[in-house]
Amino acid sequence: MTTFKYVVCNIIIYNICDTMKNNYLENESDDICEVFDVHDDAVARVKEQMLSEEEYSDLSEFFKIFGNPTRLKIISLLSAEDLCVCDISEALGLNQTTVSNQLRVLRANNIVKYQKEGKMARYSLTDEHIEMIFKVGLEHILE
Amino acid sequence: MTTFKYVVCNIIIYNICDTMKNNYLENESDDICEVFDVHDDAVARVKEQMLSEEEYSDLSEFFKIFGNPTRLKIISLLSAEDLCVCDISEALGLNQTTVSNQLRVLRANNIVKYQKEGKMARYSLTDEHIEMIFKVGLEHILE
DNA sequence: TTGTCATATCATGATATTATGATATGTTTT
DNA sequence: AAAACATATCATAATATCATGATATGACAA
Repeated sequence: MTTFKYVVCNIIIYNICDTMKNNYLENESDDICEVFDVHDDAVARVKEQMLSEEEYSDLSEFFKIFGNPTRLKIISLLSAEDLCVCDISEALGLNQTTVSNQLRVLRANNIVKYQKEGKMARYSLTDEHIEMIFKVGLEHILE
Repeated sequence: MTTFKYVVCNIIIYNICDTMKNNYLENESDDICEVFDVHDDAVARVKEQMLSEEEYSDLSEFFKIFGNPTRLKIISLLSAEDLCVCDISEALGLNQTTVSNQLRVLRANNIVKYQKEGKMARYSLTDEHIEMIFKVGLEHILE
């Protein structure tokens, strides 16, 4: 299982590094912005590689989820092990409604999944991207 | 330069994979939540590896930045090449105030840095974490 | 030193998000 | 079927965020 995680992680990384490599453009333009004459070449180049409006919107919706301490706590709990709603409320000292609502948000954004086991719901993270983003963010703020 | 990016990227990855490996805990508990008797063992285990309140708060502030399409667009432009404020407004079709305000937010959160060149300000991303998080998020939503 | 330009800051109304109380749903136990 | 329990949904008041107009700052050119 640990090995599996490793492999998945490395596949993701490979893709990222590759994209980073391909995207790298050497460029130096020294002209100055003027009212009807911005750095046209740079602007054109840079616009070309932009995503669609919808992709930016989806992506921001996705990241918005990480922008709340409660959800981040839930994510970090679930990165250690799968838990049910009442365990999460207990661990965080938050009432069940709050946790359940945030889990709904996390579910709607494909960040956690759950498995019903009788009256219980066992929640877990959907994939490695989630833990990954969490860790990279943590590395950044700890610098 | 490309090689440098590759190396930095791989160092980051190594750390992440390592943490992921160490954090992985094999655990199966099949008891059921009851009013005064949650999965105490799981709750205890999971609480132990939590971050501090401040870390969650900082981390969520950091991620909040990615949760807005305009800022995401700016980040994606700057991941291609360094740009000045007016180029960014031009490329995004947004007024200068909006871009400048968002750049202030990005600066305050250590996501972009800038270099004054006369009356111009040339903005760039602070480090590889930023591009990395962007890419992993994109991979996730494109799945 | 006056004008122009690039950028920054401030204030604000519109909109979105938060945690939570009240309540509903659905499952197990008796 | 009634009670107990785990979870989900709804409504809401408090708070935060967004884009932008108005305005300030600071650099360069005439």
